Amino acid sequence: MPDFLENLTEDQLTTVQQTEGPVRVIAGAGTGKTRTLTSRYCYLVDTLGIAPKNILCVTFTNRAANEMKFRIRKMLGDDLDLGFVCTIHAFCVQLLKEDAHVLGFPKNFIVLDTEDEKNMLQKIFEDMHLTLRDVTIQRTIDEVLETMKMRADSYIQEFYLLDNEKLIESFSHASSREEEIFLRYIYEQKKCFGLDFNDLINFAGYILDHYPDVRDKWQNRCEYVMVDEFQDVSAKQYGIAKSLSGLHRNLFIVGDPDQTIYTWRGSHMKLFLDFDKEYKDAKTIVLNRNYRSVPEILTASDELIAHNKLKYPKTLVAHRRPASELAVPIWFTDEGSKNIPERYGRPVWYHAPNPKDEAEWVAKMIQAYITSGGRLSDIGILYRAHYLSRAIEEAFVKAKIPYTIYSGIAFYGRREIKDIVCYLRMLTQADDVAFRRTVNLPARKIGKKKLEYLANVAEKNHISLYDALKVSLEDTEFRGTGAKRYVNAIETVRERMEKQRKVISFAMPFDKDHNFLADILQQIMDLSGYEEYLRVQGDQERLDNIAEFKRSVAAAGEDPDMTLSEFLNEIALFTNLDKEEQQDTVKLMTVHTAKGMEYPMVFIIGLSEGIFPSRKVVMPEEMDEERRLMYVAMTRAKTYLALTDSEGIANDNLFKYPSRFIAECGEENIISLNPPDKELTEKAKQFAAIDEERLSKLSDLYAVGTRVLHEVFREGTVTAVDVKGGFYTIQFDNLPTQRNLRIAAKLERIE
DNA sequence: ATTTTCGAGATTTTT
DNA sequence: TCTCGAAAAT
Repeated sequence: MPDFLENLTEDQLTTVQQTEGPVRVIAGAGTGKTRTLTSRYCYLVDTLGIAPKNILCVTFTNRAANEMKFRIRKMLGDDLDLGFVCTIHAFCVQLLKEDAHVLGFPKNFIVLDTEDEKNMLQKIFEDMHLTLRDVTIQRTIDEVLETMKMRADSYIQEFYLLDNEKLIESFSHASSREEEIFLRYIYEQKKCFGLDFNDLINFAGYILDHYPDVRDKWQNRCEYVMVDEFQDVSAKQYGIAKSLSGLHRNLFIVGDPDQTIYTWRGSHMKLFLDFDKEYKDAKTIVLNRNYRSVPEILTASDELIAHNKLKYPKTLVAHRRPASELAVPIWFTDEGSKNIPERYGRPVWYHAPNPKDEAEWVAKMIQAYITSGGRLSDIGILYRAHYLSRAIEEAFVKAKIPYTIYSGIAFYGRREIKDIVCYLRMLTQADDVAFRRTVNLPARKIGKKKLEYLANVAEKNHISLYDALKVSLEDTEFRGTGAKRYVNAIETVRERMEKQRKVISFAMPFDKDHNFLADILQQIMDLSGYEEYLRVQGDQERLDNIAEFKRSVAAAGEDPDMTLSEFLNEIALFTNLDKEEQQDTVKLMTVHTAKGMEYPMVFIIGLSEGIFPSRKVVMPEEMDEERRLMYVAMTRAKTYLALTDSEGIANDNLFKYPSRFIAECGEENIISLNPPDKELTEKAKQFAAIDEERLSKLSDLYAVGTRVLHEVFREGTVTAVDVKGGFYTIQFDNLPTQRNLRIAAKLERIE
């Protein structure tokens, strides 16, 4: 038996590996969730001989999927094709690629990311003569779409399957401005066959629900379905899992209710907790032996999470020896405090006078840790929001500590990759999204006005923006612009592609020295002037990214059968090029990103009221979620854990106080290295107490998104809660406009 | 007149 | 880093 399964009893191991039918594993932090899934997977493949293509194993992030693959390959061999070990979104893309044609969707649809969405919306606002501000005053753009798509279960039928003419017509009788934005958004999506992240799930679910043939096919294929991080699964994703496992009924779910941190994306703990109600014959295993953290850290985090109202009762049992037995007390820089050995192991709290000092302290501690023989890659720095990393970065640059930012850079920094991909897309489908992105990059003097002009031409003739530009090239508007060069670049490369395709299809042996894809890429980068533009900007990091991208293109081009559009399909999913995992650097990331990771030494920074917990918390459930988030952050630490906060980011006096979460860990469980003065401590206590009282008063309220029943207006959805004003805004299903109702109104919750 | 550039101000969390 | 508005450049 592989030694990594020592955390399971014989019985549990048997259940984990061999049970047929529904199984739920409730596994706390650090108890070996991934290992559990891996062991089942390996058993299925190795012992039972199930083909990997018949096992669907969905995880939450690409990173988790990769780690899983890595572990499985280590057990079963490198060359194993692990078909469906992936994110639910990646799976849905696969499903849609094979079967979206039943909805009249082409195989080469585009996956729109947040940035694309934003661009499209901006365009829509222009069409509607709205400024961004008009809309965002009431709600952010994201929310408009999220709530629209979440509420409108039937939007696929109603809007997507509607023909374009009818859709355009519907703009004018939309019931609200949001509705109109939504309709126009759908229209834009249809024009370029773009699906956003919501759509991937919604469409896959829709097809499985409405097309029995397709459902049968996938049900047959999915002999075993496993879902990781189930506590973060939304109702719709659950629906897909249920549907896929409908025939063989081998649904195996793993999760930890205390780590639910994605309710804002539609997940709910209840789905996980009520699994045994949905499946009466479900087996439940509870794993509570923690292999990751020292008991001191577990004690503090357990005490913290105990403050939550909704909680699955379980306490983690520490497997590791106390940290106080460790030889090196790294937190203490002055001699005096080294003489209290029994306290060494506890998490520490450093209260700094300002963010700069906070960051410098972190840097100092890291240096001390390195001096005592630690490694940079042991260290993780966690924060609530991206912008908090700035102070740390500055301190690290000064102290010459190498670091890697996880999501921040990965998210924003792959902009140049997207630019290039859009250039490539101009060669295949020339959709409007790609056009808008590339046409003025590098600057070609084609700005807002000229785009508007093109949009008009396009609208009139029912053609794409790119075709509109081609038609209008000789117009006076485009004299003195780079439009010709742009069109030329694209057309030239297209022609060459055409020729090459012919050559390839007639040529017998494939010419190894001739990498089709790499050629195309190089040509478009040269002719469009994009590469030169980057070089002139002198941005080395971007050029490096491009170089990396070129390499992956060249690798894909090794396969002679790979066409450009197929390649584009492939990379839609793998935009975050994951590599250089084991670089020796300090890792910086948000707590959300940190989920599933572990580090010997963890710093949680920016622990001030208003930041963590976020100032945006209004409702009690939201505060619970913040606390779970803090819990996730703390349980990433194996041996050393430091909490830091600072005074002084003061545009709001909210920001001055140390987070209540520090106090909630229990005074005796935390060592305070530099406690704030009495006055501040007292004020912080008061502040937290007042806020807690406010929250407890609100605990009977309905959160945004709750479905409610009213005596007169019947069913509706809460769309906003104005706590200060004391009323709800509710969209009732049978009323055209929203209503404001007093909080005292008689409402009932419905499911 | 339009596009580009530059500086100030602001930021939840992600597939 | 990103976004927005205003000044500078075409």
